[in-house]
Amino acid sequence: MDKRTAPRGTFDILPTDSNRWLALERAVDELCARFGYGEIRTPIFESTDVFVRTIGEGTDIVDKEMYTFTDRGGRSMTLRPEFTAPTARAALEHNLLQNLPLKVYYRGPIFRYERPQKGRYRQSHQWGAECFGVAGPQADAEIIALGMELIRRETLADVELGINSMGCDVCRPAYREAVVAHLKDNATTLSENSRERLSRNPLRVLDSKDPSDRAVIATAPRVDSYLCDACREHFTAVRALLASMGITPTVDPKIVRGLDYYTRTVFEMSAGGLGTQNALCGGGRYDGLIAAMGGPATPAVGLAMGMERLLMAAGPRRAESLNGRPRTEVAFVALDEPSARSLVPILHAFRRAGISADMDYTLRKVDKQIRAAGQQGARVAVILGNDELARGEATVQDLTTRERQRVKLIELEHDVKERLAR
RNA sequence: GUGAGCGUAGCUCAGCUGGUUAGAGCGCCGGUCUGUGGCACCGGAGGCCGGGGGUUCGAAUCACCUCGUUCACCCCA
Repeated sequence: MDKRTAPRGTFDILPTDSNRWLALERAVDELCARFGYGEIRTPIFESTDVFVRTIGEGTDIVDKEMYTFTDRGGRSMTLRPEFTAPTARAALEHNLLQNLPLKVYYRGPIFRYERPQKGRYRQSHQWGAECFGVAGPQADAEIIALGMELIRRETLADVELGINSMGCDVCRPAYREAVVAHLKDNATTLSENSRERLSRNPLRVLDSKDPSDRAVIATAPRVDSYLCDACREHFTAVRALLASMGITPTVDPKIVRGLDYYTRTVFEMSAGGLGTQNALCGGGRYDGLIAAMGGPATPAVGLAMGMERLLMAAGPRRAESLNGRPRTEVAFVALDEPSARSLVPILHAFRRAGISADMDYTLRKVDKQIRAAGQQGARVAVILGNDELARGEATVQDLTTRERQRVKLIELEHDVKERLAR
């Protein structure tokens, strides 16, 4: 077929659906503001190394999922596959970290070159929040609470919150070594994939769903027995704070997260009904990232949530059946060309007065026009034909009661406003 | 990147083991009602049957290739 289609793994959001997106975006804006986070907008593409250096080689994102291209100046650029690295880059570039704590949120499209399936696209949308400069567990708890609250407001689905601690620079190396040793002892039973990962990113083997891997993982050393006192205390405190807000996470040692920059707290929120891609939200603490990017040592926590998946988990909302057009309060109906001409300035005056009003310029039959007006949720129709025009009047019909009345054009706006106020 | 299922009107789908001009429901447009809505009845527009070459007298239908899509693996939002 020669018909043009949206690129693979992308989709159009049509007027019939965009209402839901708009509502979700407003909810995100409103909730983040309530939690004290200000919006940050970064470019949709960055220098490739912004992602490679932060997300880390050996991760799927960097190794095979990035939309990378060379610009006309010969620079390597990449469409953002996530928001944390660009946000950190922007914070550093504009010296935002001199005034801590810094709390920012974002929303928008991200790009990953993957085979599409349920809940996974090449262009998808995320919102998320980052809190820089707070080492204490309150920040972890706040970020998690923010995510849970947004989900609670938007969906009725049961959401599971899994949480884990990955330790810090002090304790993670020992744990990592123990894991590597264990995996090497069992290397023969590991999947090919995991064996390869053993040298590059061993902790992620713990995440594997491969059955034979699972057996090895089950007997692997657990993080909690390797955490240093500070990390242990932090982890306990985060959970206690969550509990005080009525949030009870499940401790899940399998959560290690795919990206290199996480330290201490990592978490995931998942929901049913999403197929196998059931992660709604993921995040954690990344105390080392800013320093690794050349900035001042700055603790940070963040989360990212997939908006498509959130909408999926929320299920279909009641259809507004307005054909994807915004609700019109007042419909202007012209019966002929002269009437239409006289209605234009009146329509404009209504709009300037803050009333959503529309007119069917096709001048089709009255009954069709009125029917369409009703479908768009109009409460009042203002009808004008040569009869009315000659007398300087309009017929005003209340579309709920069907009652009709002649009104002087001079009093029209006042009359209609009164009707709408009822 | 791998595997499986599916591609017929705007949407949801019929079209049996290949047989002339391709169907329904919903939606859309129009009429019955020279100027007044949601009902009813009648009519109409809209399809390179995803694309390509094959087999055949003949393909929407069969085999192959390709593209797209869906789901799963991998991994993640």
